[in-house]
Amino acid sequence: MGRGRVQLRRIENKINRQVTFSKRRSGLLKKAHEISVLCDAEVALIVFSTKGKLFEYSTDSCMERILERYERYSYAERQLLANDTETCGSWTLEYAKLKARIEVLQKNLRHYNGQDLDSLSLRELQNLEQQLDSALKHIRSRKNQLMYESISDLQKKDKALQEQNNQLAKKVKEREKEICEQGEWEQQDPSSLVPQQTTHGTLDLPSTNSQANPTV
Amino acid sequence: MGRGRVQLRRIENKINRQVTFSKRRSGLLKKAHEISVLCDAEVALIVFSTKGKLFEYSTDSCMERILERYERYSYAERQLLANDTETCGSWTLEYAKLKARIEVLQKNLRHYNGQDLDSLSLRELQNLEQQLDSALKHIRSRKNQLMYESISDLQKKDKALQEQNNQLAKKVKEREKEICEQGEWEQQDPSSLVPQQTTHGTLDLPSTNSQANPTV
DNA sequence: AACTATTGATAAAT
DNA sequence: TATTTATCAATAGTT
Repeated sequence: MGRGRVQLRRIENKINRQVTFSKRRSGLLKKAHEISVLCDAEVALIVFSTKGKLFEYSTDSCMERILERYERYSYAERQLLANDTETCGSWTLEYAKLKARIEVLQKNLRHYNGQDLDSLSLRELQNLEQQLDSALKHIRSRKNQLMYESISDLQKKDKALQEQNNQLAKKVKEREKEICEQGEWEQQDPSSLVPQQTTHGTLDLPSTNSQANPTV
Repeated sequence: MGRGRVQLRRIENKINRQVTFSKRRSGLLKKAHEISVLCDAEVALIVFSTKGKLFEYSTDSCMERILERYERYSYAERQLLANDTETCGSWTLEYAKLKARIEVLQKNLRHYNGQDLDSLSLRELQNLEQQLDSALKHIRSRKNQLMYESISDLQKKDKALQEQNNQLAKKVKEREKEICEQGEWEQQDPSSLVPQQTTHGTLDLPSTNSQANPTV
């Protein structure tokens, strides 16, 4: 664009460089905004001039959120700390960075908690609302899943216990029968006069369900 | 660019949006690189597509350094700590503490975002749900407040403009009347034949609504 | 900052 | 997705 092609190399003339920077910078910011709106993308653009002046653009003016998303995305490169070779000087820098980070995180958390909302614009509030809404859906879905699993487990346990119960009942019946038959054989013997109960159906088994005295 | 002008609004057709995103993305990255080289600037560009895919550019492929510079630029002003008295050893401790703190905060944030829920118990999920629910109520309440305020402001503005409008209409009518009367006085004078319009009702005020070409 | 000739970017078609 | 083409947009050099 413009008159004549441009070599892709640093513009040596200082004035020209500054003018071109100003023009292209506004073009770049514009295009960043356009793709953000047209294509529903989330864009963060940071430009430092040679002199160190900062220019930035971010979708919905929410730079920190985007940078955090980026950090999460590329957490593989998370810097493992504590190179012993590092000097004290760089530590103060690191420390400041972390402090700043914590402030940002805490602010975000407060927002997620519905606090400190006065500083937010309508648009930011809407974004927050959508995020929380979606988060709530996830949470409720996970909760339901856990509850279903829990119910399913309990049902299995219940079934197993009933099975056990039946088997024990069966065994008891058999035992009863045996005792009855023995009693017929020894009917003439007075010493065998033992008090007897007729028992029908299931028995209370202390080990399973029965609770002799359901007090309290 | 391309055939026909483009409205600056989200492209609703999904295919078109994706194609445009792909094209504009490469254009944007290219321009970011160009300004970086031509003007000796430091550029960081992060783009997340609708689907959450990441694209990035950074001068000298050194994203972290630029983001750090950014963080410093926007936050480091206030925490110029530099306690020369403190030893290196205590720094490492402080550093580790802060790191741990950040991890906790980030984990919380992820939970508030509905992510990483697998590690939570049913009870924790329920707490989270209640918190988010309450937060959402606050947020919606604040949003409503803002919207009501906005509506109220607009209504006031509207009223003022109508008032203004009426007064102007009145003035115009008076002016018309004057001209009519003048016309009667000077009926014999041929030079007084001025084209006249009858104007009724409201007037378009350039300072309010009209926007000639809302193109990109 | 404003202008304009020219190249560059890209929307639509293929 | 890649290529082509017709248009509009950005901007380099100039004033």
